[in-house]
Amino acid sequence: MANELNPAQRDAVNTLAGPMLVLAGAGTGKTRVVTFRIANLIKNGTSPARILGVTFTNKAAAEMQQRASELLGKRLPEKPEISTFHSLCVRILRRQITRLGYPAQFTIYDRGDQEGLARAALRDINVPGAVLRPGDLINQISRWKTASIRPPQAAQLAESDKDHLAAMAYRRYQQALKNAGAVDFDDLLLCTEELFVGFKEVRRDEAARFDHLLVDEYQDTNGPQYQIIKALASEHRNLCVVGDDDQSIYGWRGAEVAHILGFRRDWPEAKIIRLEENYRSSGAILALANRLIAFNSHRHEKVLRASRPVGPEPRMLQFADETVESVRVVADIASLITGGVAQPRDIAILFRTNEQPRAFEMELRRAKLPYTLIGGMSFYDRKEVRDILAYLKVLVSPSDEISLLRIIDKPARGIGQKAIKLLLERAVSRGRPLWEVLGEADQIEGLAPTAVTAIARFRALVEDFRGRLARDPVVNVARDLIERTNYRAEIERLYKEPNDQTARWNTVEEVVNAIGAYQKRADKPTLGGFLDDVALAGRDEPSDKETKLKRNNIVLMTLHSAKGLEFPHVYLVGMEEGLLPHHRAVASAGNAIDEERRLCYVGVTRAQDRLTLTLALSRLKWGKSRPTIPSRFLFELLGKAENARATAARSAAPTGPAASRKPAGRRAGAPKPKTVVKDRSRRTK
DNA sequence: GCACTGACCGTTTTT
DNA sequence: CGGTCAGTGC
Repeated sequence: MANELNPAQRDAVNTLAGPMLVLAGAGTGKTRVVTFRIANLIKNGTSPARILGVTFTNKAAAEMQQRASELLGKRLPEKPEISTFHSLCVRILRRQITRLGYPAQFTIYDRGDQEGLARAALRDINVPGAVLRPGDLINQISRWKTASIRPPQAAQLAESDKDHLAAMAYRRYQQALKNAGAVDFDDLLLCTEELFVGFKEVRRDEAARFDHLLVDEYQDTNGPQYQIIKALASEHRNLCVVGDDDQSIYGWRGAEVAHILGFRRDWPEAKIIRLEENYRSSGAILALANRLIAFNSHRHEKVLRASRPVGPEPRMLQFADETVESVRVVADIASLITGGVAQPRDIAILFRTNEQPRAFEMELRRAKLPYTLIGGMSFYDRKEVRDILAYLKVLVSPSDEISLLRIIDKPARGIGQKAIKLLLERAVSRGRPLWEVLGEADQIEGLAPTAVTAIARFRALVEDFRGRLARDPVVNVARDLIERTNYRAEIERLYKEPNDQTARWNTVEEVVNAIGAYQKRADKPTLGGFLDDVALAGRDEPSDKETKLKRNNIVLMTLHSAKGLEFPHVYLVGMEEGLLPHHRAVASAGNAIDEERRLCYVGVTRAQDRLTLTLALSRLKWGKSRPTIPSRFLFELLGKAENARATAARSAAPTGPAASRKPAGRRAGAPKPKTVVKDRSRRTK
């Protein structure tokens, strides 16, 4: 990237007051603008503590924080507050949530915890024929919450039986959350919005803490986030939002492109600055990207200009099936690396769905190439980690019923299913928290004396360790707790393989290490603080966050995770109808395809030097091989709208006999682009 | 309390 | 095909 700021960038950096929208296309130096602007504000006399920067991911926040302090040197006594929406909201809620009837010590429930709640909420109301699965319910509730909809309104809006059922379950789910003194991820935002709406003084106080608000990736704001931004900035009006409507890919999570498209309506005096000079990609890649995104109709018109020379022609490769696809892509990568053209870290394989990387992982392992798979099963999704965290959560908050149920008989301690059932029945019938019912175990009819003692012992254990929290460092408490519960024996009992055992136990130690690291870095470490960090950290590994980024590995990730990153060599794989665009988007009405197109655009614009798009002519699904249809986006990238439309028409009726009978890749009327290289290997059955 | 078995079912993306 | 879950038999 050029050393100097270009005129548009300079304008954005130097406009210090009032609302401003920076429309920053892909690769136009957006992060640079934001950090230079923060530095400039401070140089011009704004106290760092009066600046709030908001991002969507922890990674973006960390990067912004680091770049800003590099610019300013290390001499600042204070830092600007740069955090994700969710951590910002946690901080506000810790101060204010008691007004909404939650304890200040509320727990944050993640997806796994939500499953338990959803299951309970659906118990006895799920009628056969209108089945709602826990996962569906969680998604539906999330959709409601990201649109600021609470149960009463959800019930009003419901049209189908399924919606009514979901609305009813939503009410129960929310009640259970409140009883447990917990909030889920969407509540973090929605409760903050509700506080701002319901309590003027809260809004005033929180807004008064800052004079400048900067928001990154504004195109991805959902309803509550949008309201929170407005609430925080309406007084000082020093709001700088940065984003690119062409990269809005979180519609399914409630993000509204309308927010960025209508910025002028909300802030009439807003200054709008366009960054259109792309420093990242070669001209050839950019030409493809510009052609593709032009197929979307509702957007801020802008055309990226390449500041780099044209570069190698992007390739489109088709292969017989997904195995050949992975073999060939990996072979290509191997030749890049052995040829000294690229290092592993210069290369990314991008895909639409999480089932796709499997084949590539296998090939990369076979080729002995180092790789990192981003996403997938997170460290914090592992069973042992969830167990340990559940113990810690119960220490902090005994009302956390989901965690309590998770650990009450783990490791086995003589409290069986029958005992749990009786306890739960009493809790429900008397409307009392489960934890308190544990203290009345001796009064429960039908409960075996052995179970009564076991429950008493379990209760004493938790009480004992909760007491220790006040006296001892968090990490010591955790370590002793793991020892006292004999969790290691549980692992050895559960897993027979010595390798398994060590791996699992290492994971447990990793949790303890994470607590240790937290204790070192936090000013005033508490167990609750650690649990907040964990909940907000999302999918990051705890200890080796740094090393992971520095590791010289090929990166595999979804298109969604790839936003904001760049690589010299990008392989965008699985360019097929049904995958990209995903069949769910094809089937749904409205503008779902536009979002898929933006997703493709994000993928293409990650590439700096060389872009390779691949597809498989047949793909294994549920053990059966099925022919595929090339993605319409391949044609659009080349500016062949006619063929794109033909493809779209075909894939709109993919179940039709004509569509499934035709062998893929040989159809008349869909001439192959020049760049397509045919794969010569035989199709496997 | 636990290991094993067979039926079922199906997949977007994630802070 | 592979993961999950309820049911069965020790």
